[in-house]
Amino acid sequence: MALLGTFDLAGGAGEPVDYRRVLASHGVARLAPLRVDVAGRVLETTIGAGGTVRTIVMREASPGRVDVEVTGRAPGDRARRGLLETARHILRLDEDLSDFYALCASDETLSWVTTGAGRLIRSPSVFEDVVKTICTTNCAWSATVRMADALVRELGDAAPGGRRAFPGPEAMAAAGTEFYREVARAGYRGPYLLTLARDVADGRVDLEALADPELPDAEVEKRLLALPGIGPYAAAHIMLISLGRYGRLVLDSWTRPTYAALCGRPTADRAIEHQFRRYGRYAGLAFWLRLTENWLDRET
DNA sequence: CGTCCAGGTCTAC
DNA sequence: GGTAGACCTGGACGC
Repeated sequence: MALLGTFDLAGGAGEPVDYRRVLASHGVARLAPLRVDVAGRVLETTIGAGGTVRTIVMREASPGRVDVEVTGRAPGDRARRGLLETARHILRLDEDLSDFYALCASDETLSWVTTGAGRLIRSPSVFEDVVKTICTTNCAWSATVRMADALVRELGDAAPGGRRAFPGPEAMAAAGTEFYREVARAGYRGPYLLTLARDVADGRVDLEALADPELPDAEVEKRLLALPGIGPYAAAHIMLISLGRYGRLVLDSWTRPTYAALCGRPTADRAIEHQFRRYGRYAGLAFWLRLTENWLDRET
């Protein structure tokens, strides 16, 4: 393992970052090839970087400082810069959440957020988060884990140390329908995943372009909904965890009852949206944080 | 053993 | 525009 570099834990405007809150930010951050150890303050993943594949380990070695280490021999300067950039991208460290924190500060149910929550881990590519989100739909979490594990194990490139990266669209497009049916056991999602991978690999669909801040949220949502297997839940989820577009609420069979338990009674979707309207473009993030406030407790 | 349903979506009315 | 049924899979239930 070679030390690539060290980050100060601070947001785009210098706002605080609670590393354990980042690691426990959402469930998809625990799918292969990512591994999180919240108590140990470690995030590990394997990424492809310009033809080479490396496992990177991001550890809060001392308060407010994250060491980034990499498996294998020390990379060259160019690869080193690329890996560090990807690490910052995954941790969303350049995002400025100070406007959001200002809104939270005057809300007694969310003022705790301002100590460094709200930064959601994202994958190196939008493609990876889109595929994983499709794997969360209409199935138990164990099935989502099984599908993601199979994709990485069977289709991902290996890094020094033996761990594998998430497969790119080309590798997923090259896998046969039998792989999705018999190995990933993706069921009816198999054709969705295969179609998506082919469209991205062939250039008919550009998912990475959705990160372009010039695109309006409505246009991004429209393009996501046009993808196979992506409906309102999945579009909102991808916009939240991958694209930093927090305006939509993720409403699904986990968030609805979780919010109902918080309120003591069920609330209609429209009413929930109304209750978070004051957060504007951060409404979805505010809702998500209300639901996950206790996620650090369950880690310890 | 059958039925239900889990971090939904698609198609057909 | 809104709603019913079908849909892969496999754990969790009730009988």
